[in-house]
Order: sequence, then C-alpha cells, then structure tokens
Amino acid sequence: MKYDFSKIEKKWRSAWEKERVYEPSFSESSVNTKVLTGRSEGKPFYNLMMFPYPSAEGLHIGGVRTFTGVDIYGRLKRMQGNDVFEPMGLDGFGIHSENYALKIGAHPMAQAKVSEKRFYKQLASIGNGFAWDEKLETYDPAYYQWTQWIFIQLWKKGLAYRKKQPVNWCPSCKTVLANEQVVDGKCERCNSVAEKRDLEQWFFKTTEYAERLLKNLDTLDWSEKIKIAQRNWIGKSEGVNIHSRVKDLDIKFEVFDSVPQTFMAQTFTVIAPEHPMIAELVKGTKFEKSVMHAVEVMKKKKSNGVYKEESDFDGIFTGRYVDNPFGTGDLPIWVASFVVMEYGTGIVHCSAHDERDFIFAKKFNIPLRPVMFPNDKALAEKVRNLEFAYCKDPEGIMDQPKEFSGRKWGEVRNDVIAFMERKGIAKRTVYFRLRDWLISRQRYWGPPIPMIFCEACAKEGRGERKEMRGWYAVPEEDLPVKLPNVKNFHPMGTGSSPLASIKTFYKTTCPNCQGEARRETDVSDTFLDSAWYFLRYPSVNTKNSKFEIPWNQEITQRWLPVHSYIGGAEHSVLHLLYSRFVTMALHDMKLLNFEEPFAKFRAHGLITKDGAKMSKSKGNVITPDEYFEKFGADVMRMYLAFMAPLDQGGDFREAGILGLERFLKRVWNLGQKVQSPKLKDQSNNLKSENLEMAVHKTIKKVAEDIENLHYNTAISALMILLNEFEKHPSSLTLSHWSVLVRLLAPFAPFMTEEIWRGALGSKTSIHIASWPEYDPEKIKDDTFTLVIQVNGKVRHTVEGVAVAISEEEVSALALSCERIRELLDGKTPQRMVYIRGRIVNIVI
RNA sequence: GCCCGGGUGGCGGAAUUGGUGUACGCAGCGGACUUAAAAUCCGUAGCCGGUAACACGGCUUGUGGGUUCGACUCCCACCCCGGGCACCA
Repeated sequence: MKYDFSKIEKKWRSAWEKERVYEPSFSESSVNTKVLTGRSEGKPFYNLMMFPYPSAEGLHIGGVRTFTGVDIYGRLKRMQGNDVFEPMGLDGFGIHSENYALKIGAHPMAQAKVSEKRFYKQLASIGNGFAWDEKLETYDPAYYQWTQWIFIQLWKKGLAYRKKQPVNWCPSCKTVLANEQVVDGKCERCNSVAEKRDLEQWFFKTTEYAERLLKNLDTLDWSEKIKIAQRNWIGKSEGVNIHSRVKDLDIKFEVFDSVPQTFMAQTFTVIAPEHPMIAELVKGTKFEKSVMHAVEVMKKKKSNGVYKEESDFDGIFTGRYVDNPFGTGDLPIWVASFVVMEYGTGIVHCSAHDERDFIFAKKFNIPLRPVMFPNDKALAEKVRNLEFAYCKDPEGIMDQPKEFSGRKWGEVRNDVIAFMERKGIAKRTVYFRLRDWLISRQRYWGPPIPMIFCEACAKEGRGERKEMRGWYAVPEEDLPVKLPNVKNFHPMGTGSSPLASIKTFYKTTCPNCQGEARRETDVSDTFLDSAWYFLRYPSVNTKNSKFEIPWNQEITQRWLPVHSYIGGAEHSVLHLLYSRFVTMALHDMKLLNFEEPFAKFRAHGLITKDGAKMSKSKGNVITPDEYFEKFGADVMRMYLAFMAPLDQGGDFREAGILGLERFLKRVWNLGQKVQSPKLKDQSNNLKSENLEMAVHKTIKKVAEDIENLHYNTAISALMILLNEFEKHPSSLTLSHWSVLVRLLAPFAPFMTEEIWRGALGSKTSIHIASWPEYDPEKIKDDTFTLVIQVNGKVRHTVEGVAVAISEEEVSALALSCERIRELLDGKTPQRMVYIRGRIVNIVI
C-alpha cells in the first residue's frame, strides 16, 4: 500500500479531535473522558510557545519550525506520562495587526477575523497537539476585559500612574513608544527616527521591581544569553549620591557617582541640557541669555541624534559653582551635551579619571587634577602632565585622599564609599537603567485603558489617589470597556487616539460624583496583552459566575508556572521582562502563589534561506503552506527538526527535504514488510541480540536528545537504527519495530499513528502510548575497538577487544600487531598510555 | 567601545566533553534495474602526494603560538561572522 499522507493526516486529525487526545485534564469531569480514551492522568506539563501576532501574510516558516519543535518536546513529555497542555492563540490586538490592516486598506476589526481564519487553518495543518478548546485571541472582549482588569489592579496598587514627561514619539506610527521599542533611536517596527515629545502618558512602575527582576534571574532555568540581556537592560549600578549645593543660591542637589574611588579628582560639574535647574542657575545673570540659547541648541541636536562620536561635545559655563564639596575648592558648573538626563540625577561631577570628562575639560580649558597614578614612573609622569585620561585601572595607585594614599584603585572602592559616608559627603545609592513601562498608545486597535477622568472631582481635590486628582478606575462590573467599531480608526498624529473624537465612546459618568466625565481614550500597549496570556490559557473555559479574577485558582496552582517556554530571543527585554513584572505584581497582590511565570525558557535560533536572511525585501520569505501540501506534515516536521539544534537556527534548502521524505518512505515500506507473518514475533531469535543493543542505545539517545532540543541528532540516531533494521530483517522483531515507531512518533505523528493503530493493532493513540524504556544492562558493550596510536597518531585498530582487558594485556596486544612492530622497528617504547576501553598510545 | 554566541568537507551539521575528526543527511561520482528517464537499490567519497591498482605517506576543525603521550575540545594573542548594550559618569 502506498502512503497517502493527505488522506491519513485528515483521518487522524479528526480522530484525535474526537478522542480529545490533546486536551489535558483541568477538572474532574474531563478526567472521566480521559479514562475512556485510555490516557492516564499524568503530572501537569505546561508546554508553551510564544503565540503569533497575525499581522502579515500568514505564518512564517521560522514560526512553524519553532511550533513543531516545541510540539516534538511536548509529545515526548506526553508519552513519558505527563498530562501535557499545549495551547495556541493569537496576539492580534495591537499596532502590528493595525498597521497591516492599514496597509491593505482593511478595518482592523474585520481583518482580525480574516487573519484568524488563515492562521488557525495553517496551525491545524502542522501536526501539533494543540489543546484547541483553550485557544484565545487578545482582541476578544472576553479576553481584554481581563487585560483591563489587570490595569485596574495595578492602578489600585499604585503601580500605574500618569505623568507628563519627554517620551519617544514615532512620527510614522503616530504614537508614543516604550524605551524598549526604540532601537538605535529608531522605532523598532517602522525604523522612523523617534522624536522626543512632552506628553502626558500612562506608566507602569517597573522600576519598583528592578531589584527583584534582577535577583530572580539567578533562580531561573533560562538560556543564558536571555538572562544576560535582561541583566544589561535592568542595568543595576551601585555607587554614591554626592551631596552638593549651588554656591550663592539655596539649591541643594545630589550627584550620582558609580566610580567614587577618585572623587578627590573632581574639578568641575556638568549638567544635562534638559535639566530644569539650569533656568534657576542662570536666572537674572549675564549668562542667562547665552546659556538658555545654547541649551536649546543642544536639546535639539540631542533629540535629532546629531551627537554620535564620543568626543563630539557641546558645552557652556553657567557662571555658577558647586560649593566646595570635597574641601578642594568650588566646582564650576557647565551645561554639557553628553550628560544623560534620564540617568542618575542628570548632573555629574567630573574628573581627570574619565575619558569623556577629560576630553571635555581639554576642549574648554577646565583644570584637571589627577589623584591616581600608574606604578610605571614614566607613565605616571604622563598622567601628571595630563597627557591622557587614566581610568579605572585596578592596579592604579591612589594618591588622594591621603587616608588611601598608596593603596590600589581596585581594592579601595568599599572603603572609599564608607569614608565618604563617614565624612557626610555622600550616601551609598543604587541606580537602575530600567525605566518605568510607558503603557499608553495613541492608537485605535488595542484595549481602551479603563480609566475615567472627572473634571469636577479634580477641581475639588477628589480622586481615587490623591496624587492623581479626578482619576477613577472603571468599576470592575462595567468591564470590558469595549472598543467601538468605528469607521475612522486612523491614527491622528495629534498626540491623542482616534477614540478622542468619538463622543459616544468617551462621554461617561463619574464613578464618584455621577457627574459628566471623560474616559481615557488611549489604548494600552500590545505587550500588556501578552504579558499575562499564559495565565489565561488553562482557565479559558472556567465560567466564573461572579466577576472575580481572570483565572481559576485551583487550576492555576496545578498548572503554573509554565514548565517549558520556547520562543524568540528578540523578546528578551520586552515580552519576557513585562511578563515577569506583571506576574510579580499579581503575586504581591496575593492573586498568584508564584512570582516567576516561566520556570524554563529556551530561545530558538533563526532560519536562513540558502544561507541568506529571509526578508520581504529580498523576496526570499518561505511560506510554509506549499511545502506542507507537497510533502506532508510529517516530512516537513522532520526536515525542520533535522536542520540543526532548535536553539541554533539553520538553513532552509529545499533539496534537503528529500532526505527526510526518503527516510519516512523507507519506514513505511519496512512497516509493510513487518506485517508479513514470517517476521512476526521472533523474539527468541538469538541473532537479534545485536539489534536489541542497537534498539536500547537508540531509546536512550533519542530521549536525551529531545530533552536537549537536539532533534537533529535524535533523527540521525533513528536513521541509523532503521539502517540496522533493513540490514537484518530476519532478526527484526515486532517489539523492535514497535520501539522505532514510538521513538519516531513525536517527529512524525501521522505516519506513526497509522502504523500503530493499523499494523500494530492498537486501539488507542500512539501519542498517549508509553515511551519505551531502555535496559541499562543491554547497552553495555563487552568489547570495543582498540585504537592504537604511535606518538599520538592513529596507526592501527583492533576490533572486538574485551573491555575487561588489563593494561598489560593491551600493551602486549598492541605490540604484537605486525603493523605496530614494523613502525617500532625494533625500538622499545618509552611509554605506553592506555585509556580504558578506547585507545592506547605508544610513545617512542 | 563593552558583553554574549559562533567559525569543522561543495552544503546543513556530528564528535561519548581531552582519546579513531567529518556521524546522519543533501549535493557529487561509479554501478544495477530500465529502450530511456524518474523512482528505487548497491557501492564510493576530506585535501595533497603516491601506485597499473592496492599498499603507504603527508596535511587538515578561522590564523599564530602554548600546555599534553594525545587538542575541534584547555590556555594566550589575533582575524572574521551573527546578536545584545552603549555618551549610564
């Protein structure tokens, strides 16, 4: 019988659905249906992959590879007796999907339905064991009412706030962007240069969790590079705040210094052009006009990204001084273009021991005073003569303060900080690079932020929070705040959302005074949708009679945190950080009993096409559909898995698919032969011993390789085993055959099911069959191939040497070989090195 | 500039973690079947030299050095590719 994949795929897809093979047991009642299908209730295993955003022309081949890759892992876990939950959904409520709709001239609400159909059809064809009953879409009001609910919880905890500040604005997307969405000063998505605009925006206080977000990383089983990326992004920096005061003015301020060892060298102070204090410094002085003008120029150049090179500085003296903070004299205050307003306090004391400070001082003729010198006398002289900036050398010898004279820079840090604290100069402080999460977007396609502003209450000083007068959360029973289906959804570019012109939407009553009030018209960032979807999946079908929380506590305690999460490294600092933040916050509200959402995370690699990156502009983007139609899901799954280890990416070459097609064809053909009576159960056949060992070795290897996501080597092992089977058909038993079919099941779910329930006669699915166990006794070799080296070069091998052989016997054996005797030419070996069971090296 | 990955045949990639470098597959070559092709099967295969053919010898894991009986693997220096961060004081 020829293998007709399209017929067989269809057949088993519907059988699996009917038998609910991939639906885990969330409740008692569903356990009963499981018993009927013969599937035992195992340990919960939440096998998660990042859900796609259906913005473009369907699922990308890279996405398919990841999804089938995750599924292979899940299928192993299921066969090993776990109750595997593998959900799928669509992250279609946001700017990606909206931009796509705009591009093709569709309404996002209508387009969502079209994309949805397209994606679900594709996703159904790749042979994954998705739990379709639990699918979700982030634009479904039944979902986003809870996204809004989470916003309200954060608001109530004081973790959501509104503030006017300079924010990143994308002129093309016509919306603000989170810091994380600005890459190289450009919009992450459309590459337009982001501008700075002063706008009032909603933020989440991610900074409040900076320390924990950082510390918890140590406890997570995640790809190391993702952890490093998060650590860098959080950017913890320990140092001191130096207490400072403007001379002749009663202005006090702090200056952050993370390298305080050389504080005595500080001879001037620089302030960021954006700093509001500048106006006070120069007010009414002869410097006012020129300084304020220079400030404007610098601000403009900065926001346009003009300053690129490290030495490209602008600066101007303010006429003011910092009042003698170290007893070494007053420090002139300069405005300097290189100072970052958003970091530390926006004001920095400068010294000869910093590259930038040094260049700046030279450029504007500001005096420098080094206080640390290299051991090398000639070099030290150069430092003294200010020939170069001598920075951060652990071996540098301190000169001042005199208490530390002679000690090494690398060893005095803590002592200097303690010294400064004792003297009252400074206080130990920590700063983070991480900023609060800018959550509001001036767009249409997203969950409306569920807040109401009441003018009347604001005027009279009322409000849910005293620092935000007039603001009230939408009462929970009124959720969802539904996104209206309106014609004009186009971004306005005015700094407010299209919803701001829809009176029927924004007009509402104040939850407090019942007077007329106005809804917030911004929507929330897409990343909020995806920051909690994994909490929703297992509880999608639990119908809460009352409006309580978005998940069932009992189910959540059983199924979370997520056991295995696999997705793209491009989300290292966006989705993965936001999810952690939201989970932590919910944990602190006692709504979750864990604070980290993903116990294990692995990043997958990227796929290239014939060695080149896939991109729309190159026109080499692979649409998976045609390949799945041509070769079938099993072949494609195997090819994508065989390309390279999952975390490494790989190169898509159509020719390579043939190898896997051939392999499965051979499996099928052998299966046809195994059915014939002469092959049936010959388990007593002595000749099958060697095959037996090969089978057990393969069981071990395949399970280990899948566990490590090294699918390529697992498949290679299966190929080798098939070769053995074909070479020794008379020794092949049904039980051997059954092992191969089961080991293959995670990769080729359809064909193996056909064989399992057909020729092998099972009544239940192979995907809930038990994973084969290997017998450690049976994989022990008692002989090996002895490799004989002379001076480290392989010269001879001897097959079938007993593992138990002693070192003396090996030496005798090796020296007795004719070939070795020739090479020795009568000489006596100086030395023999024998590595048990492997190799002997004769040194002459 | 700093921090991570990575560099192995014509190609994708293996290598028990210091012990036979190139498993498995693709492409190639030779052969069988066929009128022929496709499909399938068998064999072959790193490079250079050597031989009528074997035999055999030398070289080879980005480059150069080191440690070791033995290095793709460990150490030092450098080059290239991919990714992340970046006037963060």
